[in-house]
Amino acid sequence: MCYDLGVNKNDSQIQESEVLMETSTKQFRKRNAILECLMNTDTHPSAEMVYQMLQKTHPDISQATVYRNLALFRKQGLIVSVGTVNGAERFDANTASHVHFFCTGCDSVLDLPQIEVPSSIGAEAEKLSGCRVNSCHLTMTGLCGDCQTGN
Amino acid sequence: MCYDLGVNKNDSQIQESEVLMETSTKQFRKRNAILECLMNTDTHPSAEMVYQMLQKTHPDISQATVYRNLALFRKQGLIVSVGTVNGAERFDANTASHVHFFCTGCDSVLDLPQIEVPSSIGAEAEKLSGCRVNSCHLTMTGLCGDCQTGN
DNA sequence: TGATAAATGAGAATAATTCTTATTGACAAG
DNA sequence: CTTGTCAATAAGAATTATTCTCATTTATCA
Repeated sequence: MCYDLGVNKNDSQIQESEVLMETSTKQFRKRNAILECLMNTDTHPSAEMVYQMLQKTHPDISQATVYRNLALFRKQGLIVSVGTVNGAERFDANTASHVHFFCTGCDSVLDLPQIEVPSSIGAEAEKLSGCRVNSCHLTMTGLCGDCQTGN
Repeated sequence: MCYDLGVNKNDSQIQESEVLMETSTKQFRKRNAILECLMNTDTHPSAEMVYQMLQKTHPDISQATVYRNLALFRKQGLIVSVGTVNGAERFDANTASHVHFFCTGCDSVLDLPQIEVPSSIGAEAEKLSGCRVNSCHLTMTGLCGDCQTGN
């Protein structure tokens, strides 16, 4: 039995696992499956969607593990959140800055890689506002092609 | 998660109340207090924050009424959601397109009215992607002035 | 092998939001 | 004034996404 001294168990778990992640890759784990799942899709899935997608290949994975590892990956900068759709956060393993489109018809999230946001806009905002800007993210909402034609 | 796509009681309530809103303003109601609260602040509050702010002047208001009316205002286009902070949606009664800054230090949401996004970017996206674009929203994250100096 | 620590599964707990139901309040008709 | 109707509300239950707890499994390394 040990007493909680204020250091949250989960936090220390996560910090130690970051070190482990860097030094050891011998064993493949469910963790890797979760990251690969995100890297092999462009659907910007939610945690629940990742869980469902993994059911086929890893039916013994638990939701908690999906949530836990998504939080870890985000802390490590391996993935980013692109926003929330109907209360569920959506993730992207493509961490390069790009524009996202949220379809209000089918709740899909699409990349718009063709659209460019001036890269100087963050520095401009810092100068004008005094804020330290770490990231910029442009999102658009509307109807995707399918939803315009009644699918 | 499942969404009710049928016509439920609340939907019809909301639709009828839209009509009522247009024709009747005799009686001041809690509904107006909620909208005014949002119009008189630049803090982009969550539903809970609106509820707390209204406690002083309307201690008999309920959380459900705040949520209900925020959903109504959004449907009517009187307010917009600017994003989610720690799981809670944040709202803005300034519906003119402008840039927002999310401080990861204090969870505040600030306007960056000085920054402009080219207004043509939505049309450009429509041409390139085939999506119908209804709105564009640029957000930045980082540390606000206060949080940089250790407050 | 055995000790130690990390990773996980299962399910409880939490927090934001939505729903249900009975009640209230406004207004119009009698 | 009283009553009927219907929108608006309060209170709290229900739902949903997410986080936490803890016992167990798995991996690492001496």
